[in-house]
Amino acid sequence: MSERKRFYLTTAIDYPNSRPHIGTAFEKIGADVQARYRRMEGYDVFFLMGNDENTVKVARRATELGLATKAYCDEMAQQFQDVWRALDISYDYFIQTSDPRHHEGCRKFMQLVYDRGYIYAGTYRGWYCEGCESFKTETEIKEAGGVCPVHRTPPVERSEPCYYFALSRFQPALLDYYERHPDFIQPEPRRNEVISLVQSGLQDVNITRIGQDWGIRVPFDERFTIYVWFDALLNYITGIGYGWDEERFREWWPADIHFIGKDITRFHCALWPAMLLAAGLPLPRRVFAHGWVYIKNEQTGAVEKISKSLGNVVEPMEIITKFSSEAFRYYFMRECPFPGDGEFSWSRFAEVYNADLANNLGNLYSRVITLILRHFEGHLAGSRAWEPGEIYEEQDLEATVQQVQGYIENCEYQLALQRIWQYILDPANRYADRKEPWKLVKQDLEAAARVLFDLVESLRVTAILLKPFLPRTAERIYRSFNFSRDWQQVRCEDCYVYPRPVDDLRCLVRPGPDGKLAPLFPRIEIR
RNA sequence: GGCGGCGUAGCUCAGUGGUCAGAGCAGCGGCUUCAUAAGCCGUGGGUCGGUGGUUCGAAUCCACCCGCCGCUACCA
Repeated sequence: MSERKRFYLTTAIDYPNSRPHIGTAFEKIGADVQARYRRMEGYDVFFLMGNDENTVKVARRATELGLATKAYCDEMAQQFQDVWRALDISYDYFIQTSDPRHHEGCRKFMQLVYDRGYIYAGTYRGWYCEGCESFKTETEIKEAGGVCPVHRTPPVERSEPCYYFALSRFQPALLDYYERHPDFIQPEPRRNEVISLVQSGLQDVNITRIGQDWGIRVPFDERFTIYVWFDALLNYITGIGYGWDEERFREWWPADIHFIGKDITRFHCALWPAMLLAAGLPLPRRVFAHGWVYIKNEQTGAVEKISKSLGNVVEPMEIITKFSSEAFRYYFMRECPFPGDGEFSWSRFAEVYNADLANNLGNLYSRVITLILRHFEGHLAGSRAWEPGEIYEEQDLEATVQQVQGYIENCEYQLALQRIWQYILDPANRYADRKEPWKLVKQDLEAAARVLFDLVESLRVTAILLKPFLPRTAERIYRSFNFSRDWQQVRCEDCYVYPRPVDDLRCLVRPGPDGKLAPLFPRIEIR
């Protein structure tokens, strides 16, 4: 047996000062689709997520609530994971950067980079806000009109000892890497931004803070803690064993994709690779920067940034409990292009849900199964010898499936879903209307059975292609029949290389007490 | 300020020199009733942001203008 292909993917780690919102969830769902797709296609997958806990803000928030910082972090980590589990995010490990193993990995890494001569002592001079107990950037202060944007007080110029990471020395190496790996930064606009940024010149960055209790101690100078980005980025290697299980680390590194928000592209595409180069480690293969989810205000029609102060925060749990995690996942993957920005509104949500999930997919499922149960008692006799018939004769199913796969691999999820509806489900509904099996059944039972067999075939293909997107619905559709291939073993190729059945096709579901089949997606009645 | 992107039917967008400018959703009309009042068929005259130019011919290339947006070093 040849060694199985590995696939290591990560999402950004989140600040736990507030609960995750739908924008955060968007990223995790997009990553989850990729993880599920790769597993389905035979990869050994490791999917890392986590929280970014070593910041002053987190320590301050804990103090406000009268909690020990670590206890607060653990509590928030639970809350985050509750949401991720409710959304069926299939992560393999959830890292907390307050974990001692992460601390050890960071210290080891920093010592290594220090020993290799890329970290040096210096002085940091900047604008300090007493209220925030932190430095503010020039632009932050300029935008606020010369004061701290939070406290509205003028900052004081302050200097303190620190350690710098020699980022500037990596400019040529970074540009060379971008040149030789055109797919490293995606999508394209982000790549161009990073290249122009790096071309414009890099400054060394201060990677330490002095006099803080919460955080990771600098190994070669215990007065200091490691400053956020240097620490946070390292989760991608400490999460798979760096510093505590070297064998495991070597098994998974480098990452195949880092999924991040577009706002933190530069850290992942410039600082992070430079850090790895400084440590002599391989660089990740791909960084994918997704877009933002905005809220469309139903009254004004205005598109707003998600913000607490605007009061427009939509809780993921609200969508999940009102509808389902499947509907949540579908809306964001279909309606918000992953590489670009998208919008959320309840009315749009209802529209998309009804049109695609209830009326199209769900209704097809219901009408096909009902006919098979009513006229064939759920058993299409003799069908074990049949081949899928003319339902796809007007298209090349293999080409369609491969197109969908290509879109998924490029993280163009909205295009993948669009294809599935346009090339599989819509033709199936049209085929049903053209053949009218509900009439045929009165004249030619076998002909009707053949039509229904083909319609089931389109449901089988749909279930397989939707497996990464709607894991529960896909499984429910698939397990409604006695297909020969086990659901766990199913892969995209099975769509067009028809797995030989050992038995006639049978429906395994039955109507409820009301005589009706339980709908996949009950319609949302508007008003 | 600099660099880059965008502005196409009510909504979301595809279309980058050449048949009458397209798709999905919504809307409207019809057919149908197996199905979740679902489905199918038909229906889109929208200054392709504006002006000027290149060309036999531009939504598609160039210039300028208007409007929106991104990046310009530590916010998902």
